[in-house]
Amino acid sequence: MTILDERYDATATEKKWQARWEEQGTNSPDLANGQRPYYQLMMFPYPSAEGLHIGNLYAFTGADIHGRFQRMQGRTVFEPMGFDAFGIHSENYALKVGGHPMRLIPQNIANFQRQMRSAGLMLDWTRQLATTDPRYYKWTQWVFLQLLEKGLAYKKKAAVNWCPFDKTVLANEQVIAGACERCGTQVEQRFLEQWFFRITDYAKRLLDNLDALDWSESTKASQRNWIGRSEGAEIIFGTAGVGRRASDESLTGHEPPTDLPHAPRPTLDVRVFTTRPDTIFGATYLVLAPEHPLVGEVTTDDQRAAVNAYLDRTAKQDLISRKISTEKTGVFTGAHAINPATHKPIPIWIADYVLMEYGTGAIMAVPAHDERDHEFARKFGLPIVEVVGGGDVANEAYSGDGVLVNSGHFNGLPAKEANARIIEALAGQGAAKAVVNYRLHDWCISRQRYWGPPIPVIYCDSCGMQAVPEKDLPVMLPDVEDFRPDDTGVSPLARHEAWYRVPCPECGAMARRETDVSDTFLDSAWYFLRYPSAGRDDVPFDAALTKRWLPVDSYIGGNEHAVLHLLYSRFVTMVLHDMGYLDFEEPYKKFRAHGMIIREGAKMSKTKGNVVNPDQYIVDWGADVFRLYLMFIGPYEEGGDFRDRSISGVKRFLDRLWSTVDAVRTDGEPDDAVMRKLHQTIKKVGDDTPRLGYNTAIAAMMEYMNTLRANERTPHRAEVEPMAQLIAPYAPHMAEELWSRFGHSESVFDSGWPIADPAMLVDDAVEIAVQVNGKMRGRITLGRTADEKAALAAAMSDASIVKFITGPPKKVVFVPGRMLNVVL
RNA sequence: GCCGAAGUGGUGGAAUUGGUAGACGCGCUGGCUUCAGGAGCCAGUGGGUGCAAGCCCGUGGGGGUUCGAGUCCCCCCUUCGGCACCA
Repeated sequence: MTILDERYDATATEKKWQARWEEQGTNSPDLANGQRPYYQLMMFPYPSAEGLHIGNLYAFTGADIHGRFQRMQGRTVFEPMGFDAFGIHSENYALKVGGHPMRLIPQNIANFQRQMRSAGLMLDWTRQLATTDPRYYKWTQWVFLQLLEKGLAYKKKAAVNWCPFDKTVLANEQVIAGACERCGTQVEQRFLEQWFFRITDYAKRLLDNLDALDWSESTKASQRNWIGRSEGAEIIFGTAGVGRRASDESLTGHEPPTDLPHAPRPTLDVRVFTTRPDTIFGATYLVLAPEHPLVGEVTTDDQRAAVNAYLDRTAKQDLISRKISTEKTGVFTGAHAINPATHKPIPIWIADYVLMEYGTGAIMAVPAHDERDHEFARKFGLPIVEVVGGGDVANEAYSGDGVLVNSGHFNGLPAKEANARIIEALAGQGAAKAVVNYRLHDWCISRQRYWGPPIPVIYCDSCGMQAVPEKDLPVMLPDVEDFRPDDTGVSPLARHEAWYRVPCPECGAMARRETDVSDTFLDSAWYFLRYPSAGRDDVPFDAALTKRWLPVDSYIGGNEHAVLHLLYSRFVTMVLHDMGYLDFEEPYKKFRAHGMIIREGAKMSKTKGNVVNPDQYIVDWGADVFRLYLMFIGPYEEGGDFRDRSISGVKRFLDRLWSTVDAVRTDGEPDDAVMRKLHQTIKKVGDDTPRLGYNTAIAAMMEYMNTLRANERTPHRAEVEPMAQLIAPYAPHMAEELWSRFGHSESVFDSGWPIADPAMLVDDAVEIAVQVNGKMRGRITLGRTADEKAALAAAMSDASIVKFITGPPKKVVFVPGRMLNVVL
């Protein structure tokens, strides 16, 4: 039978099926009634002016194959798409080209939609969203109000990067080696009032829940790292002076010191955090962060000038270069504190290597056992006292294991054990408690920019800060031509009085809107909740649809969002759960990170001019070939190297599939060996596809094609027809075309998945390896059920093997169907 | 420095629990077809050695466990990605 009679025309066929899918609503599931719902999410893109990047398409294709496969397993699959269109990128681009983001973004979105349609993705375009749409950001503002109501949103002064030349706030990624990326001026830090979310309240839950999530291990590791849990103790060091602790019982039996050099003030407590309480006997000085609130109080009059000079200097430095500067700096306050273990006075220093954001903003320095303290102590001539044996602390800090020395009656204890004992002893005196610290910081959501959702808050002189009432949402972002950031350090919206002057919702008096907008990460922290309800203006998300479709079954995206986006969306989900809006607290049941595509061995970049433009490849090769090639490059979770000349391999494969179907016969019986290979291929593709083993699934299909066409045979229809289904997730257009030409009227995606018959998965005869003393010496062909005896007999009758068997076998190892090893 | 991933032919990569290393594709070589081809088809293709059957060597390096190691254990080297003064 000849069912095809022309060469495969990818362009026409792809257009035809894309139009048909759209007409018949093939990709728009019935969300209210569809059985066995499966929510396949992909990270929505930022719609840049350059159009879809190959990385986007790689991500989407892999997710699409996963979704299409699930559909062929009988699930109702929802694969939505949207646009993450707010943010500094769009704003900067608009400034650069002299356009307006409100005009540019819709063009970019239209271009992205065109590109994604041409790529043959199973996207439900009836439920798309854009974060810049007031009908969307109305609910982003609603999310903010929920956090505000729950007490999880607060305002405080915080440092930002400030370029004194451009007179503008810079994002961290705009600061290159301490300088403004635009003008090269040294960046300073400035303190502005900013909105924060109390994500640190959720640190423990965000960390603990990870264990149970089905996520890429590397992603979980990044999250754990970012949250950064440390166990340790907070220890109180009383400042020297009034001897409150002088009457306390000594840990060591030493007499309290009597000769304090500076003791001018009443006792102040300095609380420090340490993960190494076992080294407290080696704490020879304290360090406060420059921003520490006690700095002013402990500084003695004779040191005040030096301290002020130091504070000035550090305040001028930007946030980035302070972190990367290698040289330690610091200044002595003139004050001393009492080490609660040794009861000796130790000097209190100020240094910017101690960060106010972490722990208590103060540390006990143990130069013998901490690299940073060691460097500092050497530079400023502070004493280094070894308290854990095993290192050479005069030369370098020793942080390894060992036994305590110079530590009073704790001497001789292993450091790990001493840790608990010392905390206990200090706790008994009220001088310490065990604590857990996280490096996670609260989430600063304020942006002193234009292109974002206004933070829905109003300041009234008499009523104070007021939330915008829900009925007044959205707070529309005004369409103004003047949105360039300026030298005031506040949002450009602060220049538009007509916009920010509003009556107080409480008393009606003239009040002022918040002029900062929120972080784009807030837009993307809840978008997956919106998709099923996209288009609804009365609720952020419909309760019944949410119950049916969430949490997300499968989320696939890049590792560049492994930390912030995933963490923030988990946090927002937890908060909405705690407030009773959601019945789950983790948004994504399964997450997989795809790899990165490089090109001809190098990272793609505009400056190198080696960026792949998907449009051109789709025109030249067709979407099916392009999809198949992308997935064949390497393991999906690892990415790989895009090489133009390799595309022809998958193109040939699809052409061969097409011409094989063209020549198929219906008379006679299918070949048994070929049918066994078919069933093995069904099994392999069906196993590999759901675990994202796309490259090996494609290889298996290629291998089967080689079998089908070997020896110039004419394949039987039964041998070929299931190939249309196997290839469908990968090459959806050609699959539909083949399937319809085989006489089916329904979409191949509603045809189910072919079933691998277990009886067909084994071959009648198997070739097994024969080893002598573990060395490969030959191969023999045996019946499937052959036992060790038969295998040995066959081996002994093979001359090329027998010549190595020079004596009686001591032992024979037989693995049925695999190998035989004769040990002499 | 810390965390994570990975080192296999000329090349991208296979090898699911230790069991025939190099599947599949690219490239290359030879042949057929063609006016021609950056097209198609057939065969070959890890290295060394040999007329050949064959033999020896081979998964970053060195040890070990095992009848048997790319796979497991120990030490070392290299590359990539992320975090980076977090006490």
